[in-house]
Amino acid sequence: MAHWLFKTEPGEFSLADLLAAPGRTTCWGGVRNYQARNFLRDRVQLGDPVFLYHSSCAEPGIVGLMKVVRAGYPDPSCLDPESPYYDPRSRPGHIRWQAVDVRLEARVSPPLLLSKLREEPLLQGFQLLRPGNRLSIVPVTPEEWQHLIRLTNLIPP
DNA sequence: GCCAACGTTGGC
DNA sequence: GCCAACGTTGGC
Repeated sequence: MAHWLFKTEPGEFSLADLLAAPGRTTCWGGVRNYQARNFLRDRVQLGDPVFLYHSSCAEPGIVGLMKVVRAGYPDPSCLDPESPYYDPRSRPGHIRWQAVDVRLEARVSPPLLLSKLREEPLLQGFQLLRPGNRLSIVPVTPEEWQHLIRLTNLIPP
């Protein structure tokens, strides 16, 4: 089992949107970066736990705990001309990008803010905190995960 | 709005 | 294959 952190801009898709989704489950698609795509295709497995992270907002931080309920599959938004994630280079049977399905398991309340994460000596190597980190699918080591879990207050969705 | 740190594109 | 120009991310 691997552990992950998925970033989203709350203006695009937020914890509130996931809470409102049927079964609190959503397709996690629209990832258009090859390294992140390879994680979704090769490394993210059914049952993996995932932190939900709000980025590019007033208070960036971890706001939820999710679980992978469907492993990698071709991202349907690639073929949808109406979607902002439409990929003109994809064709049926030749879809370039991957999606997974995730379900919200718990909220993190209060959110575990980025400013708090930066104060943690044990999270020195955490990829999320690296300057210039732009990956939206971030791997979390077991040690980092254990520490992060201790810093969260989880409440039912 | 600024800027650092990338990733991508495209000419050669 | 190289690399300059450009675009994007994301914190501040």
